[in-house]
Amino acid sequence: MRQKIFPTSDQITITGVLYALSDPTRLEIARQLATEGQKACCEFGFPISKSTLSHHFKVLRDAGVVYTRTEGTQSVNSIRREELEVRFPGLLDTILQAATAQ
Amino acid sequence: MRQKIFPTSDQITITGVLYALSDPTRLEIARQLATEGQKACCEFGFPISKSTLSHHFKVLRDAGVVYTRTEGTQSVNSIRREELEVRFPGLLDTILQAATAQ
DNA sequence: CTATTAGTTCGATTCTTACCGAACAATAGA
DNA sequence: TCTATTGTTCGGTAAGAATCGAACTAATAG
Repeated sequence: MRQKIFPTSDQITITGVLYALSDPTRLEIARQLATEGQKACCEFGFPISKSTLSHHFKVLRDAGVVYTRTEGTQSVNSIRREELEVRFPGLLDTILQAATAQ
Repeated sequence: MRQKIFPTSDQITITGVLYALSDPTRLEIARQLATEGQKACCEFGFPISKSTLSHHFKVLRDAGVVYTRTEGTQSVNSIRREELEVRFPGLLDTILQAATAQ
């Protein structure tokens, strides 16, 4: 497994974040991570294949929305709440609020 | 010219709005409309072809972000601020703020 | 009535994305 | 050491999106 690379705070772009969260599956991942805290990939229970789910997590990581650390045999994901808040104040909460309101 | 159809407030989806604004050109269109008020398509001065620009406006309209009305020979665009605010409170402003901060 | 202006629509091309199964890698446990 | 378990990566396919030029439409100006 190649080492994962995460963008630094200033490398996070608004268009990147919006794009990452414009997919229903990825938005739901972000929502669950934000409300339920950290979770392993396998705990989401989406009706899609492992490879597709892995792809979605990579998009979220590359956009700077999610951080993934390896813990034993599983990958624990968390949302980069503080960094996103500093970079784009209010953005994450407002989007997640909108996602919930829907 | 076929008649333009605009989504009603409840037809606007969060993923649709995020997707529409995840493109740099479209985000800039929204930003200019929000800060400078209504504008005709031709007044934006992007270095892209008419057909591409027309496409971007269609994406914004279909997502419910922009309203377009015909006035003489030109199309005047405005942002659907109030409706978006009711549907997804704070969303537009937060995104535009982030776009500007960048 | 003709020309101009402002956009839209069409057809085509190229790029990107979502998705899957199969093969691979890393860790943990028997 | 063998075997699950958990994800990643690869190769491929199918669908979608960005882009353009050309043809079209609608309104206005001359």
